[in-house]
Amino acid sequence: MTSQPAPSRRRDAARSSERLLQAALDLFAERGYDRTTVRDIGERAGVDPALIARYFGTKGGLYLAALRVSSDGAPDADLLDLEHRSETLQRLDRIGPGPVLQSALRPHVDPDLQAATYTELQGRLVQPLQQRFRDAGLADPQLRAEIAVAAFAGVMVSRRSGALEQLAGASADDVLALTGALLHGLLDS
Amino acid sequence: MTSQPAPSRRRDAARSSERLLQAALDLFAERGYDRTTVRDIGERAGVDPALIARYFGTKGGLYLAALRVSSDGAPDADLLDLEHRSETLQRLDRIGPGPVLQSALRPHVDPDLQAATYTELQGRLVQPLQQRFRDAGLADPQLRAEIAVAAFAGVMVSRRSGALEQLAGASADDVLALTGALLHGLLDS
DNA sequence: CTGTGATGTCATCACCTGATGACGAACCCG
DNA sequence: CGGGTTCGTCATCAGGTGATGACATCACAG
Repeated sequence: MTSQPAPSRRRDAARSSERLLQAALDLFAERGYDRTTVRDIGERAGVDPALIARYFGTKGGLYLAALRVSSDGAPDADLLDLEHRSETLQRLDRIGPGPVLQSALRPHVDPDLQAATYTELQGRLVQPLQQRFRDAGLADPQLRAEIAVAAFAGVMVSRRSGALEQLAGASADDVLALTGALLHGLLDS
Repeated sequence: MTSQPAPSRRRDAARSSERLLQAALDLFAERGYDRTTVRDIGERAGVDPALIARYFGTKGGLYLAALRVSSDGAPDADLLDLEHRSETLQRLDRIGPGPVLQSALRPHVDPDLQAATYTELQGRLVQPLQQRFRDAGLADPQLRAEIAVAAFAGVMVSRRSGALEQLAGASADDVLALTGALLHGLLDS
């Protein structure tokens, strides 16, 4: 049995770090890593921002933890496959176009953060698409895959940031269908 | 006749402000507005950053000036049209995916900057595409246009930032062809 | 030559950011 | 009831940012 000491809800490290992590996921998705301050995170979490240092070391550490969460249990996704794309979209609507997709557009300054992020990006999104294009006998499979990922990231990031008028409010189904049409364009040589 | 006093090349306000503007265009395109500091701009321009205040007022003013330059003489562009897309790509390779495209992904914090940018974005890129989709009798023409612009912006920003391996080094012709295939996917219902 | 305005240089300000450590309070154990 | 550990709060630091104004230097008109 896992001991359940009924953590009395007044001082609870697990709860605090959880709230910080969730707030970080939200804010990173909305504003991106740079524009999010540790004070913002603390405020949204209702937790003193100094605790970020205690539980995650640095802001970068919190980012890496968020990266782990957002990729935890997320399978490789072939964005040209309807099922995969649908699951990915649902994930993104739930936890935001987390750290991974954003770094496809603008890489991190910190090499460690970018390296960790890039691994996820490459392995989970670029690779499956590359394989798909290669199987289809198309030229430049990796370039096609990268373009597809960059385009998909553009749509998802814009959708969350609210930069464009209708995209932010569009239904998940519409976005699913239209990004499908978009990406399938890359299958026509 | 415009008097040409042969500005003796030692103290030349026009030259200084020009260099600042060009440096700003480069850096905004590479790193984005937020990650670019006025000291960076001054250093690349070889000009004291304090002159930014003199000639442009604030960093935001310099941004607006850069926005004017990068849209000056840039016609409305239907990205589904090969010629238009080619010209737009050439522009972007020359002066970077300036302020306009970046704001399609992540809006500015400053309302003034975002408003000015959004006007350009909407009028020059979204509108023509919207018309095109409407003429084709497709549903949700504006949403389609916004998705197209977000996707295009994603590709262009990523290309310049070097976040993805091959995209940064790909030839303009390849990118032209593949973004074409990509965007034309949106013409299939 | 002189002085007046334009241009460039520099020090400095106020603010924000991430990070740190001291301190107090709550919890749990015996 | 103690005593040690965990947890939360707060003040503060160092570094960087955009902005500002005083000052020095040059150009050019008179």
